[in-house]
Amino acid sequence: MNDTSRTEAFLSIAAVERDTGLAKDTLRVWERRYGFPSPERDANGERLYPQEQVDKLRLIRRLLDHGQRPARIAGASMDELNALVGQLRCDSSSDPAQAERDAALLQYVRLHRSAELSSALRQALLKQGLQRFVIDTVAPLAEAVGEAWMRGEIDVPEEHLFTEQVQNVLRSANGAHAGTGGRPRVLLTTFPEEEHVLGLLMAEAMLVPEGVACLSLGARTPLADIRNAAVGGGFDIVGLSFSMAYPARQAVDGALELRAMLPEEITLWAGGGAVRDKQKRLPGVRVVCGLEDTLLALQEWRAANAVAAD
Amino acid sequence: MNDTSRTEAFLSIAAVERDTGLAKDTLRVWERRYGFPSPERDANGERLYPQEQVDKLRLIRRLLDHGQRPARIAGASMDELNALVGQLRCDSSSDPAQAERDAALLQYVRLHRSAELSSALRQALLKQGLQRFVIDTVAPLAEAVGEAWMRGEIDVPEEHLFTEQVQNVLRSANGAHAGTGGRPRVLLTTFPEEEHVLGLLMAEAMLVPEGVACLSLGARTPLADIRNAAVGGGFDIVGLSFSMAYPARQAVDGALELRAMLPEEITLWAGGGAVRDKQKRLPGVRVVCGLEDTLLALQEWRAANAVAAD
DNA sequence: TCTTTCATTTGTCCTGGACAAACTTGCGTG
DNA sequence: CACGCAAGTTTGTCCAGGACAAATGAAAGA
Repeated sequence: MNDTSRTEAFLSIAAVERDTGLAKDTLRVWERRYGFPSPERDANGERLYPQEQVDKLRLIRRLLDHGQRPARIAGASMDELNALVGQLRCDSSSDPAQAERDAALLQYVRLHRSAELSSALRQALLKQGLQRFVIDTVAPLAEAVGEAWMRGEIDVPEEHLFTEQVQNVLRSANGAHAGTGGRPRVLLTTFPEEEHVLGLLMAEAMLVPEGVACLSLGARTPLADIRNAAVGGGFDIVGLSFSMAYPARQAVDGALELRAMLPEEITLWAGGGAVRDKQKRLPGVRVVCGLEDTLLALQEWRAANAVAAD
Repeated sequence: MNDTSRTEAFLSIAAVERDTGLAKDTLRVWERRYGFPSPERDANGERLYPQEQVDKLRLIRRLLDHGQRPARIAGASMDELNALVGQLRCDSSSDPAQAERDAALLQYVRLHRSAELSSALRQALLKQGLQRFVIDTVAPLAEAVGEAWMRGEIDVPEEHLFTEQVQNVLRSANGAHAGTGGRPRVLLTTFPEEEHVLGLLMAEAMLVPEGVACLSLGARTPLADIRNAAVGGGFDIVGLSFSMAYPARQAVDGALELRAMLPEEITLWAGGGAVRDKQKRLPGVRVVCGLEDTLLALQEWRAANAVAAD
């Protein structure tokens, strides 16, 4: 995007792991098996990944998350990959008026118009109310930002700026409601490797207006600590958020492990991209498919615990 | 089905990496060099860490963050480790009335009284105003939490809870001011390895009431991106925050590198524990020693740029 | 007292082999 | 035809043990 952004066009394997979410071991074994990626080496024989290969890896990662398999796409060209990505994006259709608004907001993100972005967000919040704001504005925008990021159309600062502004707005709104005594009591957090916090804030924003007593621990809480906090704090529900980038396998394993650690009377919810369609592999866990399903899950809990509540 | 979760107190190496933050490679090499940890093996020769060793690793991790070295403490017993933690408490004394208030707040953090903590914070904010609130309440409390964390008196969830509540309050307050056209324009962020965000929020809270146009990019922004954002966004000042845990050397080197990348007319500020007393090693960088010094630095800038401003 | 030089510590990276879980495919049965 | 089960492939993670550079601490010099 700018001239200096390509001065250092080589990344170490650790940096690539950070940027793509692919483990070092995975990167090495792909190189061995598929011949891709094929990084340069420095004087000491350590891998140096050119930026273009990292971009390709990001694309591949995205396709993997959508069910493709490595052997098929590891050797594919950039064009073939883009064609596959194009196929994936067709199914996300919505009404055109909304798409136009989203595009305007996305433009604010791109151009560093932080003030405009902020006030546009606050305005939308006032107009739509918290829950619809999250569903109709924040979530689509987050997805648009994620896609633009994957396609390399926006850079780190833009993504950070977006996250910060949304956090400001949502935290203000959530704090304003601040119900103390409601039921159920919900504990929200993510696993240690998951640092994305927007999913938690959106979930909180869905629940707080329903009179739920929500407590978010933020991101990166170790499993044992989640359990201790849930039991010690007398919570009814533990809610986990997984971004699309989170390895599905780890999400499932971790959720099951936590389920086994928690006492039976505490309900476990899991939501976010990584656990979509994973309900059948998660017995005992309520997979929350999208933000609106949060309300359904809440209804279910209240129906099941109606007698015990009073 | 669920009784096994108690007896099965063994974690895989991946799970231990999650819970302790120590990389798999590090865990293996410690075992080789220091004989600790010494996990069991399963039928396939894979490591199985007993829960007690994981707990010990967590403690060791904390000591490492405060400057201890692995060779010294890897072989130590649990008692010796606890003794070391006791020694490390840096005795910071202040006036007793305030210490009492801090203690009360800290108690809220400890006991999972999130609602009380939240309302006590908001009350203090209203009473003191944003700037004094940050200086007299948030900063001392953050330090107290850090020390309690070191001594093992509080755990991950408590620390997370504290951070979340403070974020909620500060973000609401900062957002309410939301000056658009003020000068100078300040860009706040941290380096990629620094994930602590409270320092940024506190700095923003100090600046915003002074009519400064503050934009925080949050944590973990790569160097090149900071430069691009600062230049592209027309900022006057870039502010960096380093927690006490950040390696001082890395902070100095990084700040100097960024200084070299930035055009001369953009001022660079660096604040936080890692750069305290490092002014002499940072020519061209204004080291901000503590929150109150932020106001002084701002005055300096305004004095130096008074002519150019209008 | 402060900087510079040298020795030690320590985290990360390397290779190449192994294996179990997950997925695919093909087959036989209700 | 639907469906479950067995055999075959794919794929991510783990292991050992060697290597090295960055970080740190100690010693020497200005």
